[in-house]
Amino acid sequence: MNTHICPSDGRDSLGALIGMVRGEIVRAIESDLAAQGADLKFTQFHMLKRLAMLGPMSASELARAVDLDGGAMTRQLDQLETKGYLRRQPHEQDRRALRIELTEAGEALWRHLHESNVATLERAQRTLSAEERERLHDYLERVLTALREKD
Amino acid sequence: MNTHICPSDGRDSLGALIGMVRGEIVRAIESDLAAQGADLKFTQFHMLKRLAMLGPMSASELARAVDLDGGAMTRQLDQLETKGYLRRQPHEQDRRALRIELTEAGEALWRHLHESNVATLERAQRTLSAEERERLHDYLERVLTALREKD
DNA sequence: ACAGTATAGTTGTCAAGGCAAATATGCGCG
DNA sequence: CGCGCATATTTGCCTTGACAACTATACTGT
Repeated sequence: MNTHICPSDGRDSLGALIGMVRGEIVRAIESDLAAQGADLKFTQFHMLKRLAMLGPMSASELARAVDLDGGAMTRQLDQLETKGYLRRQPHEQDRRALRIELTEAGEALWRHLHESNVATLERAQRTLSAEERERLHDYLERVLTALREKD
Repeated sequence: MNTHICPSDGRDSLGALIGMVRGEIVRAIESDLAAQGADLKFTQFHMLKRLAMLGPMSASELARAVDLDGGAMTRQLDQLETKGYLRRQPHEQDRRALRIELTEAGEALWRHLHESNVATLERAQRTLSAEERERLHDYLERVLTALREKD
């Protein structure tokens, strides 16, 4: 007799599937980083990317942007500041907050990493048409919105 | 002068978006688990679900199924075994391997958690039509396949 | 059967991240 | 202004997961 409770329908649940995709994307990007000799993990790369794309912002804005705990953010900022890729400046309107900005070295690093990142994300979606990519993006944003609404 | 390098096009990259969605799904499921008084984190829930849906399997098969390192798997198995939700049995064909199977308590727990898990995943996709859910699933599987192919 | 290689599971070690507490500001209201 | 509450950052503590080293067993080719 078979002991499993739910007959498998051969489909992964959305949660499992998204977890797998995320894991592969992180691994692919970290592999790029290693290949280019960049001493960054995915999280630090993500911070760098956000800052490069959106410009300076406070630490908590950055934390929200990369979905990271505030405590973890402090420590990642320490590391990236030590490596010389960013600066903590005082925030102009809010004395509690910081203005995190890339240094020239940080911007240069981003320029160096930018291309292979684009290529990797392109590779991930290479079997999707432009329209399908658009829809995937749209669906994911709708799922995200649905999850964030309280009900 | 503006210091950011890449003008924002207002769109998150696929990587960032998927990371966010995964984070929200994990938080939602852990919130369910807490609400039902289940002393499980997402990873353990995921293991339980896999075992319930697919039946007994070896530890490394389970590790691959939930995308977890082998070392981490050993420790999670320790915990779930201590809680009484699963058993390590000898594998019949391979003396290196284990046959991980749910106990009656583990199956009962899964029956208890199953409904709210379905409801949460349904909630996540509530703004998508059946056809759109189908497509989302399809696109994600194609992205996963593309990422796993060496090139 | 034997050597070499691959895989299963366990363990030690370490870095990353979540959570809570502490401190410093901001912000709204009487 | 002063009070109460929310937010920003930092730090300590703890859990989780990755990676490497190790043992045991399987597989492959000769």
